[in-house]
Amino acid sequence: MAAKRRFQTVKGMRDLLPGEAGTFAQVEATARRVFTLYGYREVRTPVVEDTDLFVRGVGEGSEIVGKQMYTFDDKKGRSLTLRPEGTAPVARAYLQHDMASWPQPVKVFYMGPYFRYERPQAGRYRQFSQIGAEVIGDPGPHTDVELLVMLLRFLEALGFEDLEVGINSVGDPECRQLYSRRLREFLEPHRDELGADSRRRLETNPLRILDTKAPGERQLLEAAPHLREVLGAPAREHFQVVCGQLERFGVAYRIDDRLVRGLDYYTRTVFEITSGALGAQDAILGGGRYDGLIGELGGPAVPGIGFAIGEDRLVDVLPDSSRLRAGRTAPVCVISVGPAALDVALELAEDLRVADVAAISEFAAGSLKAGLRKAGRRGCRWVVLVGEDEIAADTVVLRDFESSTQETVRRDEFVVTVKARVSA
RNA sequence: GUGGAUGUAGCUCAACCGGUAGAGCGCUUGAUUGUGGUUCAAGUGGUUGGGGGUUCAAGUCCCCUCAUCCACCCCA
Repeated sequence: MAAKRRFQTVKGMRDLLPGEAGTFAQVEATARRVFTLYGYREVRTPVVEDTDLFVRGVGEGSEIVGKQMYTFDDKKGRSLTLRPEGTAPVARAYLQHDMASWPQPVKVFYMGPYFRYERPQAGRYRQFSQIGAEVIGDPGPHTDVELLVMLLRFLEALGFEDLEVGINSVGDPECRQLYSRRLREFLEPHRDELGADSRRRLETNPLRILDTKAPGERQLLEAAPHLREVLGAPAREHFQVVCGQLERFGVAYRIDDRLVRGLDYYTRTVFEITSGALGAQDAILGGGRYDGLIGELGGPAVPGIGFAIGEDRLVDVLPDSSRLRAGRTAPVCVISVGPAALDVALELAEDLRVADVAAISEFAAGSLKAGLRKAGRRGCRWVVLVGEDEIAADTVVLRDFESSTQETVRRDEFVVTVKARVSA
């Protein structure tokens, strides 16, 4: 009774068909170009890592580690996890390959699939693509600024305008502890006005209450102490330099007191860019400094900063100018008329490609008419026709769909002719 | 994990108060012998997501399940 089952993508995962995949490829090419301009180099880390890397790196208290990881045991009983984010793996690679012995700071970028087991929603998938970059080994604020300028440059290159980055400082661990205590003291009297989630966070991670969406809680928080008011001198100065330099470079930013990120490793500078066009999942990118992460993973006290762009969301709101035009495959279509021409058509198409002219071959056309129709539907502008007549005369017919004209050219000259027409 | 909406041909959708499915697009072919895009015509295509129940009869009502979408949550 094996019901015929239609296979489909698993929940929260999707196919990117040619049009969309092409757009993704363009976005990625732009990222490579711009990031390389800033001296970053690409790294590729495995999709699977030791589960503990994320528990230690991202933080046990984070939601990601708490409930969203694809974790499984391999055949030897090792606990492995599909990477839910990109920074911890890069930090791991930094330590594993002793990049501390490279010229500091190390600047890398990466792109690829990430996995989080969450309920799918607009702009949220269980497998999603991120484009990220990290600078490891420089504690100074100018690095933060350069990273942000690069980010904006990249978005500009994609045609985005008027993007504003939200920025904040979550301080060093000491200021954060102090602030957590203050916030807790402030909220404690209003305990019963808080939702269940926020009440729980009051104990575990008070900072996260700041980015609540509940209107009542938001109102309550307006009178709450500000994180930046309790920043220690080093963190405060760092933040001031960052803001000052951003201004100097004309980066549109907005200080957002409520901006706290969900990953435990962030310190000092944190930022994100959101888009109103995205629905509830409106963050298209986020990042920040993580001066304690490398140490947390067992390495020396090396500072770092980085960001991750949600490529799927970015593509969702991509300006039309950067969207790949759909339809067109190759400009030239080689059509064989009748079975006798198949061998020749195969050869002609290959001759074109050798000469660096993109060509698609149409072997299966039932009739010449059908072949031409297909060529048109594929978006080809030029058609090379061969049939018995052409073979006998040692010629081919070159037709231009745009002007609806055609010419007969000698077989030994057709590559040159086609190339000239196509590039004209 | 919680809530809401939806699930009919490859795609977008239709089918009144239950009477065993239809359109457009697409795809294939044809409109005389080797010439596309327009037009016209024909053809192709669905055990109405799956399972169970109520009924003489279910795409239409009820239950379960799966999936999709949206929100909470979380974050990219």
